[in-house]
Amino acid sequence: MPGLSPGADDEMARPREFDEEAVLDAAVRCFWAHGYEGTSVRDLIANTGIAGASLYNAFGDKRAFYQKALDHYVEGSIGDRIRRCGDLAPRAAIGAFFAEILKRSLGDRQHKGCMLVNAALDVAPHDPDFRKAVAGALVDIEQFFCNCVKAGQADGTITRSVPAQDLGRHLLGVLMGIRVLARIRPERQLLEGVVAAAFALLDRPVGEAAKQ
Amino acid sequence: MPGLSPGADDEMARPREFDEEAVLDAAVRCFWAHGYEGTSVRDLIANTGIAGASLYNAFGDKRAFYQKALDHYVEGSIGDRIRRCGDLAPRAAIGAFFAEILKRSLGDRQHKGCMLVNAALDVAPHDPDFRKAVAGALVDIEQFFCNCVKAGQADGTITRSVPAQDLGRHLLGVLMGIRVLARIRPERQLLEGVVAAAFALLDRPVGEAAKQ
DNA sequence: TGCGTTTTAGCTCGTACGTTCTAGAATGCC
DNA sequence: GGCATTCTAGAACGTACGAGCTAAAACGCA
Repeated sequence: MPGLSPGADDEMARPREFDEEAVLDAAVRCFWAHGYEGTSVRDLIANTGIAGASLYNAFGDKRAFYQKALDHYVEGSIGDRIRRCGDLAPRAAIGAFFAEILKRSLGDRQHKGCMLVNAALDVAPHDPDFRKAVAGALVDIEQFFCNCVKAGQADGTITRSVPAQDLGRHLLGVLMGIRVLARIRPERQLLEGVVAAAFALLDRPVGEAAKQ
Repeated sequence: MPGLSPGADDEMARPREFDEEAVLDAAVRCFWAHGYEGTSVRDLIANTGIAGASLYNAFGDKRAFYQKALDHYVEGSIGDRIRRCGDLAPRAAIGAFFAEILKRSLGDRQHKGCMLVNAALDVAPHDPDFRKAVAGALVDIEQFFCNCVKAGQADGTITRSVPAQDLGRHLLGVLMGIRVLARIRPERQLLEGVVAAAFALLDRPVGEAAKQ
Protein backbone atom coordinates (compact mmCIF):
# COMPACT_ATOMS: atom_id res chain seq x y z
CA MET A 1 0.00 0.00 0.00
CA PRO A 2 1.23 3.51 -0.75
CA GLY A 3 2.03 6.07 1.93
CA LEU A 4 -0.46 8.30 3.63
CA SER A 5 -1.81 11.52 2.25
CA PRO A 6 -3.16 14.19 4.59
CA GLY A 7 -6.51 14.66 2.90
CA ALA A 8 -8.43 17.89 2.75
CA ASP A 9 -11.10 17.51 5.42
CA ASP A 10 -10.73 19.19 8.77
CA GLU A 11 -11.52 16.24 10.97
CA MET A 12 -10.50 12.86 9.76
CA ALA A 13 -10.64 9.77 11.83
CA ARG A 14 -8.76 7.44 9.54
CA PRO A 15 -6.56 8.96 6.89
CA ARG A 16 -6.74 7.77 3.35
CA GLU A 17 -4.41 4.90 2.77
CA PHE A 18 -3.99 5.45 -0.93
CA ASP A 19 -1.87 8.00 -2.73
CA GLU A 20 -4.24 10.14 -4.75
CA GLU A 21 -1.49 10.92 -7.23
CA ALA A 22 -0.73 7.27 -7.82
CA VAL A 23 -4.41 6.46 -8.18
CA LEU A 24 -4.85 9.23 -10.73
CA ASP A 25 -1.78 8.02 -12.60
CA ALA A 26 -3.25 4.54 -12.79
CA ALA A 27 -6.62 5.90 -13.88
CA VAL A 28 -4.91 7.94 -16.58
CA ARG A 29 -3.19 4.80 -17.84
CA CYS A 30 -6.52 2.97 -18.05
CA PHE A 31 -8.53 5.72 -19.72
CA TRP A 32 -5.62 6.64 -21.96
CA ALA A 33 -5.18 3.16 -23.34
CA HIS A 34 -8.81 2.04 -23.57
CA GLY A 35 -10.90 5.22 -23.73
CA TYR A 36 -13.88 6.16 -21.62
CA GLU A 37 -16.37 3.52 -22.65
CA GLY A 38 -13.65 0.92 -22.98
CA THR A 39 -12.66 1.29 -19.34
CA SER A 40 -15.05 -0.20 -16.84
CA VAL A 41 -15.27 0.80 -13.20
CA ARG A 42 -14.13 -2.72 -12.41
CA ASP A 43 -11.02 -2.16 -14.54
CA LEU A 44 -10.33 1.02 -12.61
CA ILE A 45 -10.75 -0.78 -9.30
CA ALA A 46 -8.40 -3.54 -10.39
CA ASN A 47 -5.71 -1.20 -11.74
CA THR A 48 -5.82 1.58 -9.16
CA GLY A 49 -5.81 -0.84 -6.25
CA ILE A 50 -8.48 1.01 -4.32
CA ALA A 51 -11.90 -0.42 -3.53
CA GLY A 52 -15.04 0.61 -5.29
CA ALA A 53 -16.50 2.47 -2.35
CA SER A 54 -13.29 4.44 -1.92
CA LEU A 55 -13.30 5.35 -5.57
CA TYR A 56 -16.82 6.68 -5.50
CA ASN A 57 -16.18 8.45 -2.21
CA ALA A 58 -12.95 10.12 -3.28
CA PHE A 59 -13.62 10.92 -6.94
CA GLY A 60 -17.37 10.73 -7.48
CA ASP A 61 -18.78 8.69 -10.35
CA LYS A 62 -16.97 7.40 -13.42
CA ARG A 63 -17.48 10.58 -15.39
CA ALA A 64 -16.03 12.79 -12.65
CA PHE A 65 -13.15 10.36 -12.28
CA TYR A 66 -12.36 10.63 -15.98
CA GLN A 67 -12.53 14.39 -15.74
CA LYS A 68 -9.99 14.43 -12.89
CA ALA A 69 -7.78 11.95 -14.73
CA LEU A 70 -7.83 14.06 -17.88
CA ASP A 71 -7.01 17.21 -15.88
CA HIS A 72 -4.19 15.30 -14.25
CA TYR A 73 -2.84 14.23 -17.62
CA VAL A 74 -3.09 17.68 -19.19
CA GLU A 75 -1.48 19.34 -16.22
CA GLY A 76 1.27 16.79 -15.79
CA SER A 77 2.08 15.81 -19.36
CA ILE A 78 1.22 18.72 -21.64
CA GLY A 79 1.65 21.55 -19.14
CA ASP A 80 5.01 20.19 -18.14
CA ARG A 81 6.14 19.97 -21.76
CA ILE A 82 5.06 23.55 -22.47
CA ARG A 83 6.89 24.79 -19.40
CA ARG A 84 10.07 22.93 -20.29
CA CYS A 85 10.07 24.07 -23.91
CA GLY A 86 9.13 27.59 -22.91
CA ASP A 87 12.55 28.03 -21.36
CA LEU A 88 14.26 27.58 -24.73
CA ALA A 89 14.74 30.08 -27.54
CA PRO A 90 11.52 30.33 -29.59
CA ARG A 91 12.56 28.42 -32.70
CA ALA A 92 14.33 25.81 -30.57
CA ALA A 93 11.26 25.50 -28.34
CA ILE A 94 9.10 24.47 -31.28
CA GLY A 95 11.79 22.08 -32.47
CA ALA A 96 12.14 20.51 -29.04
CA PHE A 97 8.37 20.24 -28.68
CA PHE A 98 7.92 18.28 -31.88
CA ALA A 99 11.06 16.25 -31.30
CA GLU A 100 9.56 15.07 -28.03
CA ILE A 101 6.20 14.35 -29.66
CA LEU A 102 7.93 12.30 -32.34
CA LYS A 103 10.00 10.40 -29.81
CA ARG A 104 6.96 9.63 -27.69
CA SER A 105 4.83 8.66 -30.66
CA LEU A 106 7.45 6.31 -32.10
CA GLY A 107 8.22 4.79 -28.70
CA ASP A 108 4.57 4.25 -27.89
CA ARG A 109 4.33 0.50 -28.16
CA GLN A 110 0.66 0.50 -27.19
CA HIS A 111 -0.12 3.16 -29.82
CA LYS A 112 -2.27 4.99 -27.32
CA GLY A 113 -1.35 8.40 -28.66
CA CYS A 114 -2.16 11.54 -26.71
CA MET A 115 -4.93 11.30 -24.15
CA LEU A 116 -6.08 14.83 -24.95
CA VAL A 117 -6.48 14.04 -28.65
CA ASN A 118 -8.21 10.80 -27.78
CA ALA A 119 -10.56 12.69 -25.48
CA ALA A 120 -11.26 15.17 -28.26
CA LEU A 121 -12.85 12.44 -30.37
CA ASP A 122 -14.01 10.11 -27.61
CA VAL A 123 -15.81 12.00 -24.87
CA ALA A 124 -15.74 15.65 -25.91
CA PRO A 125 -18.27 15.48 -28.76
CA HIS A 126 -21.03 14.18 -26.52
CA ASP A 127 -20.39 16.12 -23.34
CA PRO A 128 -20.19 19.94 -23.19
CA ASP A 129 -18.07 19.92 -20.02
CA PHE A 130 -15.46 17.63 -21.56
CA ARG A 131 -15.53 19.63 -24.74
CA LYS A 132 -14.86 22.83 -22.81
CA ALA A 133 -11.96 21.22 -20.99
CA VAL A 134 -10.40 19.88 -24.19
CA ALA A 135 -10.94 23.17 -26.01
CA GLY A 136 -9.23 25.02 -23.15
CA ALA A 137 -6.19 22.79 -23.35
CA LEU A 138 -6.04 23.25 -27.13
CA VAL A 139 -6.15 27.01 -26.66
CA ASP A 140 -3.22 26.75 -24.26
CA ILE A 141 -1.19 24.80 -26.80
CA GLU A 142 -2.17 27.24 -29.53
CA GLN A 143 -1.03 30.10 -27.32
CA PHE A 144 2.28 28.39 -26.70
CA PHE A 145 2.90 28.00 -30.43
CA CYS A 146 1.75 31.54 -31.21
CA ASN A 147 4.01 32.98 -28.53
CA CYS A 148 6.96 31.00 -29.84
CA VAL A 149 6.30 32.12 -33.41
CA LYS A 150 5.90 35.77 -32.44
CA ALA A 151 9.15 35.71 -30.50
CA GLY A 152 10.87 33.82 -33.31
CA GLN A 153 9.70 36.36 -35.87
CA ALA A 154 10.99 39.12 -33.62
CA ASP A 155 14.47 37.64 -33.30
CA GLY A 156 14.61 36.54 -36.94
CA THR A 157 14.67 32.77 -36.42
CA ILE A 158 11.19 32.28 -37.90
CA THR A 159 9.85 33.56 -41.21
CA ARG A 160 7.87 36.78 -41.19
CA SER A 161 6.12 36.04 -44.46
CA VAL A 162 3.20 34.31 -42.73
CA PRO A 163 1.15 35.83 -39.89
CA ALA A 164 2.24 34.56 -36.50
CA GLN A 165 -1.27 33.47 -35.59
CA ASP A 166 -1.66 31.43 -38.76
CA LEU A 167 1.69 29.77 -38.16
CA GLY A 168 0.84 29.00 -34.55
CA ARG A 169 -2.52 27.56 -35.50
CA HIS A 170 -0.91 25.55 -38.26
CA LEU A 171 1.50 24.01 -35.78
CA LEU A 172 -1.43 23.11 -33.54
CA GLY A 173 -3.08 21.39 -36.48
CA VAL A 174 0.10 19.54 -37.39
CA LEU A 175 0.45 18.40 -33.79
CA MET A 176 -3.08 16.98 -33.78
CA GLY A 177 -2.45 15.31 -37.12
CA ILE A 178 0.74 13.65 -35.97
CA ARG A 179 -1.02 12.30 -32.92
CA VAL A 180 -3.69 10.74 -35.10
CA LEU A 181 -1.33 9.36 -37.73
CA ALA A 182 0.98 7.89 -35.11
CA ARG A 183 -1.80 5.69 -33.76
CA ILE A 184 -2.45 4.10 -37.14
CA ARG A 185 0.84 4.34 -38.99
CA PRO A 186 3.63 4.78 -36.45
CA GLU A 187 6.29 4.94 -39.15
CA ARG A 188 9.31 7.11 -38.50
CA GLN A 189 9.63 8.21 -42.14
CA LEU A 190 6.01 9.32 -42.28
CA LEU A 191 6.00 11.36 -39.08
CA GLU A 192 9.40 12.87 -39.74
CA GLY A 193 8.23 13.92 -43.19
CA VAL A 194 5.25 15.70 -41.69
CA VAL A 195 7.36 17.76 -39.27
CA ALA A 196 10.20 18.32 -41.76
CA ALA A 197 7.83 20.22 -44.02
CA ALA A 198 6.49 22.16 -41.03
CA PHE A 199 10.02 23.19 -40.09
CA ALA A 200 10.70 24.17 -43.69
CA LEU A 201 7.71 26.49 -43.44
CA LEU A 202 9.06 28.12 -40.26
CA ASP A 203 12.53 28.46 -41.72
CA ARG A 204 11.28 30.11 -44.87
CA PRO A 205 13.46 33.14 -45.58
CA VAL A 206 11.99 36.45 -44.53
CA GLY A 207 10.90 39.04 -47.04
CA GLU A 208 9.36 36.56 -49.46
CA ALA A 209 5.68 37.09 -50.16
CA ALA A 210 3.32 34.17 -50.66
CA LYS A 211 1.25 33.99 -53.80
CA GLN A 212 -1.92 33.49 -51.78
CA MET B 1 -40.16 0.77 -48.80
CA PRO B 2 -37.21 1.12 -51.17
CA GLY B 3 -37.02 -0.68 -54.47
CA LEU B 4 -35.75 -4.16 -55.02
CA SER B 5 -32.14 -5.16 -55.32
CA PRO B 6 -31.17 -8.26 -57.24
CA GLY B 7 -28.98 -9.84 -54.57
CA ALA B 8 -25.98 -12.01 -55.23
CA ASP B 9 -27.23 -15.54 -54.64
CA ASP B 10 -28.06 -17.81 -57.55
CA GLU B 11 -31.43 -19.03 -56.37
CA MET B 12 -33.53 -16.61 -54.43
CA ALA B 13 -37.13 -17.15 -53.50
CA ARG B 14 -38.03 -13.74 -52.20
CA PRO B 15 -35.83 -10.79 -53.16
CA ARG B 16 -34.58 -8.40 -50.54
CA GLU B 17 -37.00 -5.58 -50.06
CA PHE B 18 -34.50 -3.08 -48.71
CA ASP B 19 -32.01 -1.01 -50.65
CA GLU B 20 -28.56 -2.07 -49.47
CA GLU B 21 -27.14 1.33 -50.41
CA ALA B 22 -29.74 3.17 -48.36
CA VAL B 23 -29.22 0.86 -45.40
CA LEU B 24 -25.47 1.41 -45.54
CA ASP B 25 -26.00 5.15 -45.76
CA ALA B 26 -28.14 5.07 -42.64
CA ALA B 27 -25.61 2.88 -40.85
CA VAL B 28 -22.85 5.29 -41.79
CA ARG B 29 -24.87 8.14 -40.32
CA CYS B 30 -25.28 6.25 -37.03
CA PHE B 31 -21.69 5.06 -36.64
CA TRP B 32 -20.35 8.38 -37.89
CA ALA B 33 -22.22 10.44 -35.34
CA HIS B 34 -22.01 8.17 -32.32
CA GLY B 35 -19.03 5.91 -32.87
CA TYR B 36 -18.89 2.13 -32.68
CA GLU B 37 -19.61 1.58 -29.00
CA GLY B 38 -22.02 4.50 -28.92
CA THR B 39 -24.23 2.90 -31.58
CA SER B 40 -26.31 -0.05 -30.44
CA VAL B 41 -27.76 -2.67 -32.73
CA ARG B 42 -31.17 -1.40 -31.70
CA ASP B 43 -30.19 2.07 -32.89
CA LEU B 44 -29.14 0.58 -36.21
CA ILE B 45 -32.42 -1.32 -36.53
CA ALA B 46 -34.41 1.82 -35.76
CA ASN B 47 -32.48 4.05 -38.17
CA THR B 48 -31.94 1.67 -41.07
CA GLY B 49 -35.53 0.50 -41.07
CA ILE B 50 -34.66 -3.14 -41.54
CA ALA B 51 -35.39 -5.84 -38.98
CA GLY B 52 -32.74 -7.34 -36.76
CA ALA B 53 -32.77 -10.70 -38.44
CA SER B 54 -32.35 -9.11 -41.86
CA LEU B 55 -29.46 -7.07 -40.56
CA TYR B 56 -27.62 -10.09 -39.22
CA ASN B 57 -28.42 -12.08 -42.33
CA ALA B 58 -27.31 -9.45 -44.81
CA PHE B 59 -24.33 -7.88 -43.04
CA GLY B 60 -23.19 -10.29 -40.34
CA ASP B 61 -22.66 -9.10 -36.81
CA LYS B 62 -22.22 -5.54 -35.60
CA ARG B 63 -18.48 -5.49 -36.23
CA ALA B 64 -18.87 -6.66 -39.83
CA PHE B 65 -21.63 -4.13 -40.31
CA TYR B 66 -19.36 -1.34 -39.13
CA GLN B 67 -16.65 -2.57 -41.45
CA LYS B 68 -18.98 -2.43 -44.45
CA ALA B 69 -20.27 0.98 -43.39
CA LEU B 70 -16.74 2.33 -43.09
CA ASP B 71 -15.81 0.91 -46.49
CA HIS B 72 -18.94 2.49 -47.91
CA TYR B 73 -18.01 5.86 -46.40
CA VAL B 74 -14.41 5.74 -47.58
CA GLU B 75 -15.38 4.71 -51.06
CA GLY B 76 -18.25 7.15 -51.40
CA SER B 77 -17.01 10.19 -49.53
CA ILE B 78 -13.22 10.20 -49.65
CA GLY B 79 -12.73 8.27 -52.88
CA ASP B 80 -15.21 10.52 -54.62
CA ARG B 81 -13.45 13.64 -53.38
CA ILE B 82 -10.08 12.36 -54.54
CA ARG B 83 -11.49 11.53 -57.95
CA ARG B 84 -13.15 14.92 -58.34
CA CYS B 85 -10.06 16.85 -57.23
CA GLY B 86 -7.79 14.65 -59.29
CA ASP B 87 -9.27 16.14 -62.43
CA LEU B 88 -7.99 19.62 -61.54
CA ALA B 89 -4.53 21.07 -61.98
CA PRO B 90 -2.25 19.85 -59.15
CA ARG B 91 -2.06 23.02 -57.07
CA ALA B 92 -5.75 23.69 -57.61
CA ALA B 93 -6.58 20.12 -56.64
CA ILE B 94 -5.00 20.57 -53.22
CA GLY B 95 -6.73 23.91 -52.82
CA ALA B 96 -10.10 22.46 -53.76
CA PHE B 97 -9.58 19.49 -51.48
CA PHE B 98 -8.95 21.62 -48.41
CA ALA B 99 -11.62 24.14 -49.38
CA GLU B 100 -14.13 21.31 -49.37
CA ILE B 101 -12.84 19.98 -46.05
CA LEU B 102 -13.16 23.43 -44.52
CA LYS B 103 -16.64 23.90 -45.88
CA ARG B 104 -17.75 20.51 -44.60
CA SER B 105 -16.13 21.01 -41.20
CA LEU B 106 -17.66 24.45 -40.67
CA GLY B 107 -21.08 23.34 -41.89
CA ASP B 108 -21.07 20.23 -39.73
CA ARG B 109 -23.65 21.16 -37.11
CA GLN B 110 -23.32 17.82 -35.37
CA HIS B 111 -19.54 18.17 -35.21
CA LYS B 112 -19.15 14.56 -36.25
CA GLY B 113 -15.99 15.25 -38.23
CA CYS B 114 -14.64 12.62 -40.62
CA MET B 115 -15.70 9.03 -40.07
CA LEU B 116 -12.29 7.77 -41.12
CA VAL B 117 -10.50 9.94 -38.54
CA ASN B 118 -13.04 8.94 -35.93
CA ALA B 119 -12.45 5.30 -36.78
CA ALA B 120 -8.70 5.85 -36.48
CA LEU B 121 -9.07 6.66 -32.80
CA ASP B 122 -12.20 4.68 -32.02
CA VAL B 123 -12.03 1.18 -33.43
CA ALA B 124 -8.67 0.92 -35.19
CA PRO B 125 -6.41 0.83 -32.12
CA HIS B 126 -8.08 -2.27 -30.72
CA ASP B 127 -8.73 -4.23 -33.89
CA PRO B 128 -6.03 -5.15 -36.42
CA ASP B 129 -8.51 -5.50 -39.29
CA PHE B 130 -9.92 -2.03 -38.74
CA ARG B 131 -6.46 -0.63 -38.35
CA LYS B 132 -5.41 -2.13 -41.66
CA ALA B 133 -8.46 -0.68 -43.39
CA VAL B 134 -7.89 2.79 -41.93
CA ALA B 135 -4.18 2.67 -42.71
CA GLY B 136 -4.95 1.73 -46.30
CA ALA B 137 -7.28 4.69 -46.71
CA LEU B 138 -4.65 6.99 -45.23
CA VAL B 139 -2.09 5.68 -47.69
CA ASP B 140 -4.48 6.47 -50.53
CA ILE B 141 -4.91 10.04 -49.32
CA GLU B 142 -1.15 10.36 -48.88
CA GLN B 143 -0.66 9.13 -52.41
CA PHE B 144 -3.16 11.66 -53.72
CA PHE B 145 -1.32 14.50 -52.01
CA CYS B 146 2.10 13.23 -53.08
CA ASN B 147 0.98 12.91 -56.68
CA CYS B 148 -0.45 16.43 -56.65
CA VAL B 149 2.74 17.83 -55.14
CA LYS B 150 4.96 16.03 -57.59
CA ALA B 151 2.92 17.29 -60.54
CA GLY B 152 2.80 20.76 -59.03
CA GLN B 153 6.54 20.82 -58.61
CA ALA B 154 6.91 19.71 -62.21
CA ASP B 155 4.72 22.49 -63.59
CA GLY B 156 6.12 25.09 -61.19
CA THR B 157 2.96 25.77 -59.18
CA ILE B 158 4.38 24.20 -56.01
CA THR B 159 7.70 24.91 -54.34
CA ARG B 160 10.61 22.61 -55.14
CA SER B 161 12.48 23.49 -51.95
CA VAL B 162 10.86 20.68 -49.96
CA PRO B 163 10.79 17.02 -51.05
CA ALA B 164 7.47 16.09 -52.60
CA GLN B 165 6.98 13.17 -50.24
CA ASP B 166 7.50 15.36 -47.17
CA LEU B 167 5.04 17.91 -48.51
CA GLY B 168 2.46 15.25 -49.29
CA ARG B 169 2.82 13.69 -45.88
CA HIS B 170 2.61 17.10 -44.27
CA LEU B 171 -0.68 17.76 -46.04
CA LEU B 172 -1.99 14.43 -44.79
CA GLY B 173 -1.05 15.43 -41.25
CA VAL B 174 -2.67 18.83 -41.63
CA LEU B 175 -5.82 17.18 -42.92
CA MET B 176 -5.99 14.90 -39.89
CA GLY B 177 -5.35 17.84 -37.59
CA ILE B 178 -8.11 19.94 -39.12
CA ARG B 179 -10.56 17.10 -38.72
CA VAL B 180 -9.71 16.82 -35.02
CA LEU B 181 -9.72 20.55 -34.34
CA ALA B 182 -13.00 21.06 -36.15
CA ARG B 183 -14.79 18.70 -33.77
CA ILE B 184 -13.75 20.69 -30.71
CA ARG B 185 -13.25 24.23 -31.97
CA PRO B 186 -15.19 24.64 -35.21
CA GLU B 187 -14.06 28.25 -35.62
CA ARG B 188 -13.58 29.56 -39.13
CA GLN B 189 -10.61 31.74 -38.18
CA LEU B 190 -8.79 28.84 -36.57
CA LEU B 191 -9.24 26.35 -39.40
CA GLU B 192 -8.55 28.92 -42.09
CA GLY B 193 -5.36 29.89 -40.30
CA VAL B 194 -4.19 26.29 -40.31
CA VAL B 195 -4.67 25.88 -44.07
CA ALA B 196 -3.44 29.38 -44.93
CA ALA B 197 -0.03 28.51 -43.50
CA ALA B 198 -0.07 25.20 -45.36
CA PHE B 199 -0.77 26.99 -48.64
CA ALA B 200 2.00 29.45 -47.87
CA LEU B 201 4.31 26.48 -47.57
CA LEU B 202 3.25 25.14 -50.97
CA ASP B 203 3.52 28.53 -52.61
CA ARG B 204 6.99 29.09 -51.30
CA PRO B 205 9.15 30.41 -54.14
CA VAL B 206 11.33 27.83 -55.82
CA GLY B 207 15.09 27.88 -55.48
CA GLU B 208 15.16 28.80 -51.81
CA ALA B 209 16.88 26.25 -49.58
CA ALA B 210 15.56 25.46 -46.13
CA LYS B 211 17.87 25.76 -43.14
CA GLN B 212 16.91 22.29 -41.96
C1' DT C 1 -11.22 2.89 25.82
C1' DG C 2 -14.52 4.12 22.64
C1' DC C 3 -16.54 7.18 19.09
C1' DG C 4 -16.42 8.47 14.25
C1' DT C 5 -14.69 7.77 9.87
C1' DT C 6 -12.53 5.35 6.15
C1' DT C 7 -10.98 1.27 4.70
C1' DT C 8 -11.73 -3.40 2.52
C1' DA C 9 -14.18 -7.23 -0.32
C1' DG C 10 -17.96 -8.54 -2.39
C1' DC C 11 -22.93 -8.75 -3.11
C1' DT C 12 -26.90 -6.71 -5.29
C1' DC C 13 -29.87 -3.94 -8.23
C1' DG C 14 -31.62 -2.28 -12.56
C1' DT C 15 -30.41 -1.46 -17.11
C1' DA C 16 -28.50 -2.08 -21.57
C1' DC C 17 -26.05 -4.62 -24.66
C1' DG C 18 -25.16 -8.21 -28.80
C1' DT C 19 -27.07 -12.01 -30.50
C1' DT C 20 -30.30 -15.63 -31.44
C1' DC C 21 -34.76 -17.48 -31.87
C1' DT C 22 -39.78 -17.78 -32.74
C1' DA C 23 -43.75 -17.28 -35.49
C1' DG C 24 -46.07 -15.71 -39.23
C1' DA C 25 -46.56 -13.13 -43.59
C1' DA C 26 -44.75 -12.26 -48.26
C1' DT C 27 -42.67 -13.39 -52.57
C1' DG C 28 -40.27 -15.80 -56.77
C1' DC C 29 -39.57 -20.12 -59.19
C1' DC C 30 -40.79 -24.92 -60.53
C1' DG D 1 -50.19 -24.67 -55.87
C1' DG D 2 -46.28 -25.76 -53.17
C1' DC D 3 -41.53 -25.25 -51.84
C1' DA D 4 -37.79 -22.47 -50.45
C1' DT D 5 -36.31 -18.31 -48.95
C1' DT D 6 -36.61 -13.79 -46.99
C1' DC D 7 -39.22 -10.65 -44.84
C1' DT D 8 -41.45 -8.60 -40.49
C1' DA D 9 -42.00 -7.69 -35.23
C1' DG D 10 -40.76 -8.98 -31.04
C1' DA D 11 -39.42 -12.07 -27.23
C1' DA D 12 -35.61 -14.26 -25.03
C1' DC D 13 -30.80 -15.34 -23.40
C1' DG D 14 -26.56 -14.52 -21.33
C1' DT D 15 -23.37 -11.10 -20.21
C1' DA D 16 -21.53 -6.80 -18.71
C1' DC D 17 -22.05 -2.42 -17.00
C1' DG D 18 -22.51 1.71 -13.42
C1' DA D 19 -23.78 2.40 -9.05
C1' DG D 20 -25.06 1.56 -4.37
C1' DC D 21 -25.06 -1.21 -0.35
C1' DT D 22 -23.53 -4.26 3.58
C1' DA D 23 -20.64 -5.82 7.20
C1' DA D 24 -16.42 -6.06 9.29
C1' DA D 25 -11.76 -4.46 9.99
C1' DA D 26 -8.40 -0.47 10.59
C1' DC D 27 -7.14 3.74 12.39
C1' DG D 28 -6.82 8.72 14.63
C1' DC D 29 -8.29 11.38 18.20
C1' DA D 30 -10.46 12.72 22.53
